[in-house]
Amino acid sequence: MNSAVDLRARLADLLRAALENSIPQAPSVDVVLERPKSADHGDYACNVAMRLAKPLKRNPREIATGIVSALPESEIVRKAEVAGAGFINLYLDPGARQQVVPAILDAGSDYGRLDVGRQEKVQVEFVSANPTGPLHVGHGRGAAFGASLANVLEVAGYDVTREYYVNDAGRQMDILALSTWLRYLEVAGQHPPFPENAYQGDYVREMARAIYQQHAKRYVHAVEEVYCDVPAADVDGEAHLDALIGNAKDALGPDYGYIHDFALTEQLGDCRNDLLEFGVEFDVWYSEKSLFDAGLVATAMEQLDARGHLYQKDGATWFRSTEFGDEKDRVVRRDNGQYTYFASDIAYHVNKLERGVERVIDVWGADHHGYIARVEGALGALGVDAANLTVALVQFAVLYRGGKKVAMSTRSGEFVSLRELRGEVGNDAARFFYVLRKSDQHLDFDLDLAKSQSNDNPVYYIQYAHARCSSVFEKWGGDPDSVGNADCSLLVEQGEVSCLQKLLEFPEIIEAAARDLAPHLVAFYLRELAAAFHSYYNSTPILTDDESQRAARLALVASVRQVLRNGLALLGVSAPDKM
RNA sequence: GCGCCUGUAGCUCAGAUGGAUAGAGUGUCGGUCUCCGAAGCCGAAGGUCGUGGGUUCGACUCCCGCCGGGCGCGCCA
Repeated sequence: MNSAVDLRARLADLLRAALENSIPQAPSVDVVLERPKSADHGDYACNVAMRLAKPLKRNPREIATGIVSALPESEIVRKAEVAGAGFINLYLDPGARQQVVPAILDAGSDYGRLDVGRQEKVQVEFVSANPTGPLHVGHGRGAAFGASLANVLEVAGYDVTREYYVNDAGRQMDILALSTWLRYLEVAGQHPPFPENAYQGDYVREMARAIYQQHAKRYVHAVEEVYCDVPAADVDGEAHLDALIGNAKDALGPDYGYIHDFALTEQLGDCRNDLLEFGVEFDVWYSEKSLFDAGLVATAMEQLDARGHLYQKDGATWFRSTEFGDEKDRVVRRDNGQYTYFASDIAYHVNKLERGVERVIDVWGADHHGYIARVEGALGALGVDAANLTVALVQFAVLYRGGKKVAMSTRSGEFVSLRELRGEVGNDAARFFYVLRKSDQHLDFDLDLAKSQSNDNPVYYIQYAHARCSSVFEKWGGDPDSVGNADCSLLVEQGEVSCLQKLLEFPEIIEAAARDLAPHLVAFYLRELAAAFHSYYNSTPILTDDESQRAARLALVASVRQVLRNGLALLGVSAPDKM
């Protein structure tokens, strides 16, 4: 990005120079500029004098005065003054602020692009829902957050890979395959009891019908065979399922793989389409099964064992995670010989970091927080630096309907799907709504409210500002590209200054959002920019008769529109020219 | 019981490395379209920042205790 408009960095440089000149012996301290809440305190304020007061044992106002008088002459500073307990308030030269307009018009969709990431390779893994059914609204939050975060990181200068971890190897997939097969038997005219804890959703029936349509009775087996030696469901539901799965595998033989893969392909494809429609795309769909096929799980376990971190107990294999701060040791291999999810997850994380990624960000639901310690512990045990792993926890999106909490469970089939939500409130509103609060804040998603208030959704306020900008240009009828040469020194109205100030802030917001993994900052920023524009629009005519004034104002409008567009793009929200 | 998150205006939420008079939306009330889009704008009312201590020039922010809410603590994923 054009450093000429990075005024904050330039001001900080000036202050550092002044500090160096006025107090050469000062201890090194960060010179940070903040935006004062009140406009009476200038455009930027610095508290470095107050921070130095203690180590230097000097009056902060006295230090500040010294810095201000040593401030190098600069075209971007109109005034610098000492205020309050020792703040240094800086007032921008109007010309410096006006510079942002040509800078934005010049950079276009690249305005806001930074280099703070230095092209460091970052992988963001998100959603990663089991492909055992449609995505629900909880996944939607992870999807919206992860996608927006990845966009923010990318624009901040990171080399981002978006990854979806496909749990295609576990028991849940077997349960789905079993569920599909049982429904298939129903379609084929049989009446096997359908376990309560199998997947109940209608989509299972649909898959069953599709299989029956293609293959007729090829996979039919007698109910007695299916339920041979199966323990009662009401005694141990899980054992009941496991026995059924075992029988299904025995009965179907190689055909079991067909059912399994059919269900997997079907659900994963559905998931992918759903996300695609939601504006969420992935670079890598990483298969858990491939970890096993490549022997990576076994290798990771061998390495843990060789380093003395595994032991046997009760027929199972345990990882001594307590040595790494976990509350208790964890099983990596069950007494039936099956690896746990944890085992493949260890291999997966080792693999991620070995793929040349410098930093891994996992976006997880908050209910997985207890999982962090053991994964980090396992990485540490294998000599992999867990500091390269950041887990961004996204709190629950709790759904309300009719003022009551909606129970969500994929297995019971009682959930509101992401697709359903998108259909009700629209993709734009859904994407925006999801990132409108910080990730560690619980999200109360009131469906009735989201539906009934869809016209009041804050996203429309921002899109409306964008449409207004476009409409001004349409009304004007001139060539939008021609405003680039406008004389921006004419932008001196209060509303214009507020807009300029907000436009200048955009790169700062990107930087903060990337640093804090907080895409919600972008959403809040866009609201403020839209507000500044709406206010300006109502106070000042843009299409005036004065040609140069009109050109300057149009240039400002074009800049606002560009930044709204850039910001909305980060959040995956469209920027319509008409509404 | 232990761990993570959380408590800010009637409601939903922002408050970056501790900074100046704690902000926005929504709701309520009052203004505002012979004029570029009223899905807008302008104004008013609305607060013991859960609570009690501590740290210091200064605490919504950091530390400790307590109270309330959510989640987790499986040979499930």
